[in-house]
Amino acid sequence: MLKYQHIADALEKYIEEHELQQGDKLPVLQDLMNQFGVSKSTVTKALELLETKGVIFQVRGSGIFVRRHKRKGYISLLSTKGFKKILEDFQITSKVIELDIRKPTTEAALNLNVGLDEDVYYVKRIRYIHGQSLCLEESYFNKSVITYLNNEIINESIFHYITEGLGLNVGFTDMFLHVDKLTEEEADYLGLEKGDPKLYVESIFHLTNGQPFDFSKVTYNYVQSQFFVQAVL
Amino acid sequence: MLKYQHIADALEKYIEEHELQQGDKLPVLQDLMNQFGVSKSTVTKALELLETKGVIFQVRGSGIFVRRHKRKGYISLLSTKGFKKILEDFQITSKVIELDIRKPTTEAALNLNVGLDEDVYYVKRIRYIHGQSLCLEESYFNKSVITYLNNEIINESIFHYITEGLGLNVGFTDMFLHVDKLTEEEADYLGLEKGDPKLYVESIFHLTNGQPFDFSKVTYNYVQSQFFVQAVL
DNA sequence: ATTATAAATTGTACCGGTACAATTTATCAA
DNA sequence: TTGATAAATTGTACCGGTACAATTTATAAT
Repeated sequence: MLKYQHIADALEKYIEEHELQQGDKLPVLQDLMNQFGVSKSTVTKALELLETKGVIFQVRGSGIFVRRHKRKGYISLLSTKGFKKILEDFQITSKVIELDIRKPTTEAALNLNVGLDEDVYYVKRIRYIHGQSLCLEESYFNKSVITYLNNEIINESIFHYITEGLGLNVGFTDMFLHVDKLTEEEADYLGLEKGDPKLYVESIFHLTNGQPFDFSKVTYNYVQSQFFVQAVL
Repeated sequence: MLKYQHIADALEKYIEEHELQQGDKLPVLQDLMNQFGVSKSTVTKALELLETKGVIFQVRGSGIFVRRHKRKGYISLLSTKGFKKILEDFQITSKVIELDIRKPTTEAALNLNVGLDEDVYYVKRIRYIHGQSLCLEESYFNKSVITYLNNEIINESIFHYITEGLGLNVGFTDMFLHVDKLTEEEADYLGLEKGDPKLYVESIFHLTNGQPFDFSKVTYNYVQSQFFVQAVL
């Protein structure tokens, strides 16, 4: 058995058995080296594996933390090319339907890890690709992280604003996908029929330090929903 | 700019610009070290990145090869947990509807990289999860690789048979997903209504040396289609 | 020619090290 | 207490090396 594989397995097992939660700290690199009696690069390789699998995230100067979502029964995938970049490849335009500051829904509060009485930015918009309706999107931004938003910023690039304008570092994202039927309202927005297929995606975006800042729910037009997956068995 | 990042970018750019195809050989590690004037581990790191992104695959003792599918406009994802393993987590049963040796369709021949007159195994089956219909699956196996198949093997685990029984090494898999509406025939098999949503998945399974051996088309019941994606921006 | 065996090629695992960047903690000044 | 500054902590990039496993190529034997 490979050493790095063994270490990765052991750590994953440890996380499960001790029911560690998102953000819990694991032993530092040096400790892991001693504990397993291997060199730094071997531990690093094990950690890289776990990071790719989405089991942990590492913060330079701070430590190694558990990444663990609560939902069960989901097939685990990894997006290799940033969604941001993917969308940039196409010609995406968007129309903002709503933009205001409000209290989050319990669902949004839970996923953003904020209180129900805290202010968040709410954005509802339709996105178009080559003029065709691509999706209907609702986003909640943690106002204590994204301190200011306006229509212009949203129509440019929110992520560009977050990284360049606010100087924040975007890290990992958890996404939950499922296929379902369009409601009447969704169908209206997308110009389809009620009951037609949709791809529904919930995303939770985090900074590199693990802080969630954006919870979004997106309903995709099925005609546009094409994915390519590279599976590693 | 990080060295390994630069190398990865340069190689990816090279592949695109020179329109290299699936299976084309890249310079060996030693050459890349010299060419970029870096150590072995730096090149290795760049290659790991590209392998994770699905741009290349490496074969020990043989070389570094291009992995490049022809289809455009697909969003790229990576399955972190093997699909095999995922399915093992649930209680999956299956009923074989058809199993025979036949000539491949042009589509299957193309994806399996075999001639139209070569024999392939064709398997059609329904899979159930906890007794509920999960999906309708059609598979084509390259008979020159998978030399023998029968009902029993299929009902056990094909992948177990391939790795243990035949001693083959399963490598990477390309998968193409999209959302669509069920045809009447599919709806019948899955016990749903015509026009209901479906998740349609085409997969091409390869050995570690890049040889494709299984082309399969799967229509998933939308009620069961839940995915979790870890995005890295 | 065919087949077995040996040698060369080529990627992978792992070590131990240096330098450094980001974060956290300790320290000091106002 | 607050805020700035320095020091310690901790992960990341990169080097150069050894050993080895899988594959391919060369060589010898039949």
